[in-house]
Amino acid sequence: MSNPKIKNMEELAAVCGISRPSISKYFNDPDSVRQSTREKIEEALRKHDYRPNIYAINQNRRHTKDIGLVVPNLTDPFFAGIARTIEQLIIEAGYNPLLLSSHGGKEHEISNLDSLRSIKPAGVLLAPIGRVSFNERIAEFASEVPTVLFDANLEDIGEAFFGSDNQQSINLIVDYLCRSGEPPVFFEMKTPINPNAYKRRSSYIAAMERLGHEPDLIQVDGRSWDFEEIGFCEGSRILTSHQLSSNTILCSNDRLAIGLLSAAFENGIKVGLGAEASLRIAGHDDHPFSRFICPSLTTVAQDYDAIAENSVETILSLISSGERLKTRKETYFEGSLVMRGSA
Amino acid sequence: MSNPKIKNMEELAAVCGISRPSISKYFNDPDSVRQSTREKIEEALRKHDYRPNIYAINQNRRHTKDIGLVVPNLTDPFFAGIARTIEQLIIEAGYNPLLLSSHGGKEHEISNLDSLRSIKPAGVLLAPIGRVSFNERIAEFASEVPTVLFDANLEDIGEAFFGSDNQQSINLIVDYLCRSGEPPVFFEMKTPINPNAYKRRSSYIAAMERLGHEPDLIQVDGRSWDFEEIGFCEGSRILTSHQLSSNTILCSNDRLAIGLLSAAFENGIKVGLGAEASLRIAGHDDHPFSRFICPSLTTVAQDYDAIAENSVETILSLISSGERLKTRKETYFEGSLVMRGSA
DNA sequence: ATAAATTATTTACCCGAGTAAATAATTTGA
DNA sequence: TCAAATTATTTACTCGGGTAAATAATTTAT
Repeated sequence: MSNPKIKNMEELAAVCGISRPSISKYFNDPDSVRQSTREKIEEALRKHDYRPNIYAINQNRRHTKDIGLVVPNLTDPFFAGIARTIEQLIIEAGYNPLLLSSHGGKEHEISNLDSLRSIKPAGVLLAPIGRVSFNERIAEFASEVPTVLFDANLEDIGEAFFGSDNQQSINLIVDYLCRSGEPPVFFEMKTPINPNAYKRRSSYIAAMERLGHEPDLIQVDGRSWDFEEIGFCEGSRILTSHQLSSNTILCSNDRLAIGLLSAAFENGIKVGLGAEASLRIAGHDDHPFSRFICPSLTTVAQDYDAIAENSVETILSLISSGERLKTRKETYFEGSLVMRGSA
Repeated sequence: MSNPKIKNMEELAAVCGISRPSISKYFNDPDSVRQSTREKIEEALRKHDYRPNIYAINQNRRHTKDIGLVVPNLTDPFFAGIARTIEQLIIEAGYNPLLLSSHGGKEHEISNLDSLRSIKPAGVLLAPIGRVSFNERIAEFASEVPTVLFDANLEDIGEAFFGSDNQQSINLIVDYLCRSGEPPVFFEMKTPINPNAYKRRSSYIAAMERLGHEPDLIQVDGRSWDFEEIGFCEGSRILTSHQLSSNTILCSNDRLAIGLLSAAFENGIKVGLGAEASLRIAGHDDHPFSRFICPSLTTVAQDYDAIAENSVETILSLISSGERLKTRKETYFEGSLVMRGSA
């Protein structure tokens, strides 16, 4: 296809017999040139295989066609899944997603934003690590680049936030657990990384009190992102200590629940609904693997299609309008109960 | 920190009282300028918060400081994990990783390479999707950009390949299963996406024959990347059909095994080693979640630290030498047996 | 202390595009 | 059909840097 190699617009223009700026226009919008010149260009393109130099293109643009997508941890299938959905939506909209994982570290999150800043993205979708983030620096970034937060909210940062209504979802599962058996104790980390965890904790307490039960928090140590590991180790400890005030455990998230289920199995404790089972375990999130755990995990699903779609929609409209929102928009989507075998 | 905003090297040079090219040199290597000028620059930098424009920087470079990292599917925790390790190594080497997932699609893989090409990366680490890839186009890419393959090999493409020795690892687990109980049947997909799966199949057959047993392949349909789902659905079918020739099943990969374990559980079939168990299930890969499945999955671990380290080392040396390897290097790392509860 | 060798800085030119203003071509209206 | 209005193309300049060659400053050797 490419006889003499063409390396820039100048040369392509020479081949076509038209001027370079016309070629430039063509690449920015093929419909903006006359049909006849368009044909000349496409003819030349067919036999010469040339593509514009991205760096030269972006050098002078105020911002590029790139949209940054920053997630706390790609190793977590939940974020891998939502990132994938969002990437797809961004591509469909004609933009180029740049996926960055903060690997669970706040410094990494900041350095991701730094890299993004120098890339001059049209906008950024950010799922912040949470409480330990350097909020001032994130706010600074968001004031320079149109930014939409999702999953975890940071007060007053970014143009909008889309996430789950933890209060509603925790209510849902606490209600279910209470009416189908003993009221649950709450299994969580003492100092969680994610702000959603704090909302879930307080929602659990409120829900229990509303139903006239005594809340019971089981708070375990651990500050890493290895939730299954933490759930397993700490779960083993509490399951063998025989001090549980209930036969039902609600976990702050599915990954902890997966670890806990594993611990129960190892310790010969039968989990589930039936008469032969002595323990019920429920989670939160509907993690991609929850359905394949044994027994399959009863949990509450986050509406992460809605979160993805709305986040992308919002950043796209911010980009195309070129304006910022007058008032910050916070949207919390409802979760839905997923009843399976474990509770 | 930044009184009058500085927007380019020209202005920074003016502030420092030195010429622009010296600043340019400084940014490419702070040690390449005299200590005194370095101090002037850093002093100015301290109060002016300027960073060079990436696009202008890269416009003229033959290649950038970016290293592309293309994996088949980030939703698979195995690839998410190895990607994370590789990213870290790339950063430590002073390069910038660009993570791209092919989302399981060959077209996407090609379009990822196309984007990468226009970014002029210093090199690329590619875990190809496998058999259905458009090999000619990948070969073309690899002839333009230094490329190292990992995980899945494509004949004669790229400068080097690092992956697992499927024959050794399958031998290992078949040996173990045979000497600790009945010889295994092999559970796999009829037309796998990944070339490793084909090697595992033939290695299984060879291993069984070597030990004097009749190989038995259970090949199920399914062409998606939802291996757990496939393992579960098809597993349910074969488990309830009561036509298994052995009480031991070796799965082509852990994700299938996870689905299969789930199917066994749902059907009330007890899996494990003990006398009360009627089925043994083993996998391959040592997937991050395998240890938390119930029962925990006996499997063979890929040495993916070695794969990651060697891949990165090789691409870095290719980059710094500026040369290509005279002979393509293929390295297969040995797997190690991970004995857990399921077999 | 001075010339030679070395190292650092500057001058001058280049890269591959975007874009405003000027010009040319086409279409529209009477 | 011809001038006016509209649309497309070209001219000319910009952007923010890299880099080779020329020059200047240091260091080293005598």
